[in-house]
Amino acid sequence: MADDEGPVRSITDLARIAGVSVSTVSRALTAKGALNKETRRRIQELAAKHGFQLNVAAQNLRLGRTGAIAVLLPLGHERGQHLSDPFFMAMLGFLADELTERGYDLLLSRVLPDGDDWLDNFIRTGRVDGVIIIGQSDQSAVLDRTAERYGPLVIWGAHAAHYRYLTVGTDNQAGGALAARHLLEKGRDRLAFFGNVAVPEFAARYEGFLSALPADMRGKVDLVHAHVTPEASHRVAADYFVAGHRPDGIFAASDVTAMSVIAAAAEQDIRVPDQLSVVGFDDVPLAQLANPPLTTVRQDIRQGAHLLVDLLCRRLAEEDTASVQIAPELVVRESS
Amino acid sequence: MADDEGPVRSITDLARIAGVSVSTVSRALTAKGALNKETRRRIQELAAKHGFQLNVAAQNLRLGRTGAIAVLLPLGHERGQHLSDPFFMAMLGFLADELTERGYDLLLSRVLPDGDDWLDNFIRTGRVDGVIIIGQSDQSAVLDRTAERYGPLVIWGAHAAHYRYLTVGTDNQAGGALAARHLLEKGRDRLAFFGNVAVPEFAARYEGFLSALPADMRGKVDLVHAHVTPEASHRVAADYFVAGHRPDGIFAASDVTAMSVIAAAAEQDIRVPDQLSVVGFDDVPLAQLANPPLTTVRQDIRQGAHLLVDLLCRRLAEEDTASVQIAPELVVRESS
DNA sequence: GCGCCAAAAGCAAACGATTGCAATTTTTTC
DNA sequence: GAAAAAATTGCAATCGTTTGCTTTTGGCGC
Repeated sequence: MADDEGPVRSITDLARIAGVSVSTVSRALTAKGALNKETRRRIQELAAKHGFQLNVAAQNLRLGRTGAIAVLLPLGHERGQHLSDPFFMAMLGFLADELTERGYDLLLSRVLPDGDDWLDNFIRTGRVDGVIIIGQSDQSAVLDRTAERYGPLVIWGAHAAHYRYLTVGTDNQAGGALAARHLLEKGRDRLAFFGNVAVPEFAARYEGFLSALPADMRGKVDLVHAHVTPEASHRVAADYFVAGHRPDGIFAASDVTAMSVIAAAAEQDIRVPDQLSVVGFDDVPLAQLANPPLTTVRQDIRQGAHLLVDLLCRRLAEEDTASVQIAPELVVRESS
Repeated sequence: MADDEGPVRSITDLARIAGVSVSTVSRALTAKGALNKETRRRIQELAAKHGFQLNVAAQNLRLGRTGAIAVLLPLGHERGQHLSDPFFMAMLGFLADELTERGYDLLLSRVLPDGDDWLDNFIRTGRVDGVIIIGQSDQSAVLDRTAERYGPLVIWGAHAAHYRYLTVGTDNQAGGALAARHLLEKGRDRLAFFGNVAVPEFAARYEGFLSALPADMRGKVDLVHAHVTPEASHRVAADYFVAGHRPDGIFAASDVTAMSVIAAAAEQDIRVPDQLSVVGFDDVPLAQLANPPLTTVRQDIRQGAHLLVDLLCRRLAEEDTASVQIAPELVVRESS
């Protein structure tokens, strides 16, 4: 063929080669608008032959959208290795899949919340069509304020009645209660909770845990402030045991913390589960490989990701939406 | 002030309010071109007051770039939970930081390589300025072909002399050798390697492992084909022990596999490290919390991420570049 | 007070697509 | 076979910026 008129970079080039106008090419390639079938086929073929694809940026500019959704990880409490948390990783993977499926790009960003307007600033850059935030950290107030004005915003995390923003999350209270009942069944009565209750999710787990306990035990639960990084939580757990505490049942706010507790316990020759039952939260993939394999409260991350994206798309379509809680499930293994 | 002439969406709006032309506003906000200091200050102030930020999409369109870098995770071998691998997570986190710092967005995508042109197709969409691929999987040929024509492409993974693409990666052979020497020092002589040697990185680890062994041991190393997901590798390890194999030293291709091995060993009452030394690879954050804490070959992920981004930027600036190998480091804990 | 020059600001054409409307061609109808 | 209706395609404005070039402004020397 004598079509070789240089590289095909734009719809204009293709139009020239095909001998039609740019509008025709546009319509042929986007499958929108009325167009002769034969013409459409011909142009699509030509495009394929020259390996031409529409420039997404230009398309988005024209359509007044970006085609991307931001996934933000606010590192409010823990500036450290938040992102290495296996839970986030799994969530991110599923989100990537869900978003890709719906034709959105996933823009990843960790943010160190400073001041009150990190979120507004981010949104104002207009780089994305919507925002998913994983974990509200200590930024509840900021989220509330932004959600007032900005629709396409969904948060993974604990829900509370007074929040004005949309959340998807595990029913942390129910999860905590599951853990409590399990430990009670195992005959444990000297209990401790490991976690940072400044994080709303963890606070809810703690609350649910307490609420499922008989009244006379509630007051006697040790509340140990453990951070989420492996290093930090291990240190806290080690100190705790060294100080002579010997609970027989521990509920940890996350699997990572639970594994830290088990590691620290092992160092003091406290046998799990003989002398101490440990229950985690999350059921990260590695939980089953822990030694002993971890009893934990499972969060359905895949479904969580699905719901987050689904809700966000509803928001983008300006449909009605409501926060969702996912029922957790107790996975009994050998650490309890 | 009587500036309130509706919302400020574009440079045009701001120009109207400021009583100047759009070019002036553009120059004021991008700090390029000659402009009166006072004017620039005034316009910047006005922009701040109205919360105006340049539309990045339009800017990028005009500048012929996208401002985004893709991070691709090809799931060639293991269609399963690749993304939940803690190693990827950590890498991704550091990449996010490095790219953000240089003003790039990070576009995340997992790809299931099908056929030969998934990468070309992706690049042709023109959504990004450059591509970072984490793990070459079994796509070495595809990468080679694409790298011929497409510059801004950097791969995390094993390097081989005949690759035409640019890699950053741990010196896997050296890492394997470290593991071998360590096991020898511990007096182990019935050795096994757990990993999928179809993955080039793992093959290199295995090779390095063998090469550091005395000639008479080399032939006797069990090569066990273990997948990377926790479930799969645990199953393989369990079968292996149940079948009666009793090595006294195991080198696992990843920490996840190592933890699976330890878990499976525990089920058969094989004591680690008394009867069996286990060495992993990666040093993921959870490795220190394993029970017993994992001896492993550490990859410097942060530096890896830094180098990947650095090399990519060099490529974008059309500077000279060469593949880099990072020296691994043995971290001795209690599993060996 | 005039001309010259540099500095400052504006004009208008891109970047690569979409789309309402108009123009053209084809089909239908009588 | 002509007019009306329907189908197909083209024209040109538009999305929000950037930037080469031109125009305006104001300061300066003489």
